[in-house]
Amino acid sequence: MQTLSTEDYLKAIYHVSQSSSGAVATTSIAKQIGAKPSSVTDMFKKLSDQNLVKYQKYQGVSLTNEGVKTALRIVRKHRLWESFLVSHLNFNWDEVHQVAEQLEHIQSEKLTNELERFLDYPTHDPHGDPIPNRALFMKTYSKILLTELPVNKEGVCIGVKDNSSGFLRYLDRRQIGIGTTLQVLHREDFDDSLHIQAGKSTLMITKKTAENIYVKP
Amino acid sequence: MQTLSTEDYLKAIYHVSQSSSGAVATTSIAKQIGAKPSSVTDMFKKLSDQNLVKYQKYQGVSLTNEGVKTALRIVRKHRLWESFLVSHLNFNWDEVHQVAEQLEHIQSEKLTNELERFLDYPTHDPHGDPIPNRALFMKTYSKILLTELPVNKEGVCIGVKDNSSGFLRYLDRRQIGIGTTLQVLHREDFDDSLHIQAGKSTLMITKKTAENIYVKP
DNA sequence: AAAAATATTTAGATTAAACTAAATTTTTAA
DNA sequence: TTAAAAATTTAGTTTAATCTAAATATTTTT
Ligand SMILES: [Mn+2]
Ligand SMILES: [Mn+2]
Ligand SMILES: [Mn+2]
Ligand SMILES: [Mn+2]
Repeated sequence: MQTLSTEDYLKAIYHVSQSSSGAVATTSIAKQIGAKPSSVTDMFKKLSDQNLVKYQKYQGVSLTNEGVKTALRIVRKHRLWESFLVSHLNFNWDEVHQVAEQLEHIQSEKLTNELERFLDYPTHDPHGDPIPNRALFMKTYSKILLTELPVNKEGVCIGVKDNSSGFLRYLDRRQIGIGTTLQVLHREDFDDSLHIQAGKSTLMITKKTAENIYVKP
Repeated sequence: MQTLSTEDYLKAIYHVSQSSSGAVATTSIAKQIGAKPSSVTDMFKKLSDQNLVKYQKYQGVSLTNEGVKTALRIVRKHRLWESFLVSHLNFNWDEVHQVAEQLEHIQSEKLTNELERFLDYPTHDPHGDPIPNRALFMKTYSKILLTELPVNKEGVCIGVKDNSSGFLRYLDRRQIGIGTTLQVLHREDFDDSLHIQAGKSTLMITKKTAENIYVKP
């Protein structure tokens, strides 16, 4: 049984390892967790003792099979709770993260599984991220960044890369959300900004914004 | 903002002070929390520094106004979560305590208030205990122990004193629960056991059992 | 290939929350 | 009203999780 802190580290290692290849560096976790690198080194040793990560001095860590499973169990709970907060408790998608960060540590298999049933076995959370099922398997459908969508081809927004409250509220103001139909009308060569059709309105977004929106072509 | 541990102590002090008069003794909290008396003394000092309890060496503690409010906020969350687990997640009343013990520490006013709304402002938890509302006020209706119910007078079970899983499952087996109509048919002088009508069946219960069932006459 | 910059680890300290064992105070009972 | 029992506190340790500052290793740049 893990402590709250080890669970957060495992999850952070999992997330970083998903978005980059090779071993996970001390500093990257320090940034993610908001701790000093020396603290991260301590934790790497602790996780290594528990066989949850493979650790070589100065070479970073990688999750063992057991480590991945433990991380996925936390991710599963995190995303189920986020779904619950949005679908039943009137939370907006930019408000759920902080609370799910706490709820993901509640220890009760029955609670997790009943919550999943209550939500009718959701496959994706409010940010479009896949929810591992009871067997920790998750359905990941193919997606591309909005920057990669060919001009004039329609796509549907199915997720975001940046989950920050700032970005999510910005999308709210632009009326872009999961399910919104998107189409690139024109790509500006000068600054890579995009003229897009979002639902019924046309608007301009920067490259940086487009790089954080996933679409299904 | 409190830590998980200080919250559990405050709640324990609150509960003990409810069921007995005067200051709360070190040992009583040690038993409740499952810690050594020396640890309890340490915590009493810490809570006293934060002005959550009044503490005099060797004389026990009593909650300050602020301490009562903090305790009630935890109790509110605990009972709301218990209600949710039973009403929506198929938990039995004997299974909820351990999970609510964790959930009560989640910090989010919005979560608590939205949960309360979702449950339609329940006034009592699955064990018949009153749920403090947003203003921390709780409706306590008058209740008596089954031992005090006059022979042949009908009453309705509205709560239990002992919340242990063992006792609750025993009541399940006897088909006694919140809402069950109860009537004492005969009181045995020899051992104080009771012959009762519980819903549609008649059965015999000991004094010890009757002392842990609250009824509304 | 050395120097400089960056990343990582080590050493030592701190804080919260527990513990054990010993000392002290209060309560109960002879 | 003293002696014994029970309750409580103190003193000193332990463990998890963090930190700072200094030392060391790796990577990048000249
Ligand atoms: Mn977390
Ligand atoms: Mn999410
Ligand atoms: Mn608790
Ligand atoms: Mn209860």
